[in-house]
Amino acid sequence: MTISQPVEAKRKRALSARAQATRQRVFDAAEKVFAERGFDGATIREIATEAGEPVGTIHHHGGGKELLFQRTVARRAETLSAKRLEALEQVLSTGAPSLEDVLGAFIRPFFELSAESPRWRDYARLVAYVSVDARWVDVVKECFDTVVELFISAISDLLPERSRQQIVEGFVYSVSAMLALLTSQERIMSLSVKRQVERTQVDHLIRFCAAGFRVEGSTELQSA
Amino acid sequence: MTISQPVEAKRKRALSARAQATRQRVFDAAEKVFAERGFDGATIREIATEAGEPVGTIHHHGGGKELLFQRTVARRAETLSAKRLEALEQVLSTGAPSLEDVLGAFIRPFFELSAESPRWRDYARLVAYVSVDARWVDVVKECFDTVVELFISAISDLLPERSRQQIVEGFVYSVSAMLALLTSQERIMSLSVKRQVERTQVDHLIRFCAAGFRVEGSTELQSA
DNA sequence: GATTACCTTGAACAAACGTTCAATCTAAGG
DNA sequence: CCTTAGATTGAACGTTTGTTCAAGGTAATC
Repeated sequence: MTISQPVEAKRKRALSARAQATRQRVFDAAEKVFAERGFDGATIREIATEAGEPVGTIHHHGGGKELLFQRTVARRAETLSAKRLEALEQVLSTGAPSLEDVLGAFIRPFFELSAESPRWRDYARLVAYVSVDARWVDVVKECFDTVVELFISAISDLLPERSRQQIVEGFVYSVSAMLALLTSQERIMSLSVKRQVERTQVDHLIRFCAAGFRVEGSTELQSA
Repeated sequence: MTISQPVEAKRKRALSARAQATRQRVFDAAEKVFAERGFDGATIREIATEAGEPVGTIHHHGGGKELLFQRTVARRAETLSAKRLEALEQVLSTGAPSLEDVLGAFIRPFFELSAESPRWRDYARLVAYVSVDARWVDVVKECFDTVVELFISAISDLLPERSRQQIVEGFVYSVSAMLALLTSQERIMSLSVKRQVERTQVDHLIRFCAAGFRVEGSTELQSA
């Protein structure tokens, strides 16, 4: 039984301007609601209300709640990764980058974007949510692991005497500290000049993590 | 209008042995399910199945889903806080404790308890969940802030030149790094001899955080 | 042993959930 | 112009949700 004609792959029609605007409204709303309430706490209807669209539209553009969530996480990931990559390359091109430079190339872009738009603040909270829930490991891997691998390599080059596991551990600590600052500063510091304070905090965070990386990994920790 | 008789406060009857056992079964199940699925993802019925009790019992002992959650978080908090406090006092009594000693007094008890029982592992995941969700800040405060305040004081004494804000920031980073290790090690390290590896990891975590605290808080971060 | 307060049980309820679907509208391709 | 694939809309569906409640069981207290 030979198939006489190869099936012609259907070309997807491009989204019209209106449809594209609707889709953006849907994903912006999803981002906000998911960031506020988490995956299980969020409801399609609340997203629909936030977007000003009927419920059917959410499902149409999102492809169901779970897929909508994954797509919402993935949507901004590429922009963030590109900024991080650019910063890393610039720092590496200087010839002798410091540990602070490399960590800063990973950490600063997220804060810069968050300062630009409250939507990126929502996204930061969403990423924090995703990072704590074992159910989304694959999504996190898919979205961030390629770039993370490059940063781990760059840090390894600066600390050749450290094992990979130690580098990874330090990186995990650094990321969780970064997310803690991203998601809790508005809660902790409702006073003082925000922008300026945040810059100082980010500097401090980077120094904190760099110092942690630098401390020697001797076998035992002696008490005083 | 004088109230002739002061209302006699009703004395609550103590729980019978059977009722106490049921209550423990309920909270153990709630802990497990809440840790796995979060507040919104968990259902009373799944908790009931896990506990081997009818749904009505969960509500009776828990007082509704939200109160059950708060009580589940609070249940082990006192034990953990007591262990931390004991460790802190012992370390302070030596006269000249190191930063590692003080941080260790906060961090180690959680890992020791987690090594003893898988229920404490569940609890660690539950605390991580609670820490990331703005909705439970008050519960976290109520459960942990008294002891946290003492540790912040102890660290401040060791680093008198640091501002309170800097100490708090470093502490927040340390806690988030601790929770990251508590909740992700089983996922990251499925190989190697667990117990021994974890001891090394905890030592490394403490050294990482201590180094971060020690790094000087100068005004600007210069690039290479 | 009677009384009483609490515990246990599972059926029942209203509300809210994600999803489906048929009808209608929009606009790009021929 | 006509055709057609996709976008839009909101009502409707079947589940599952947290909670309630009345009945029956258990064990302290007098």
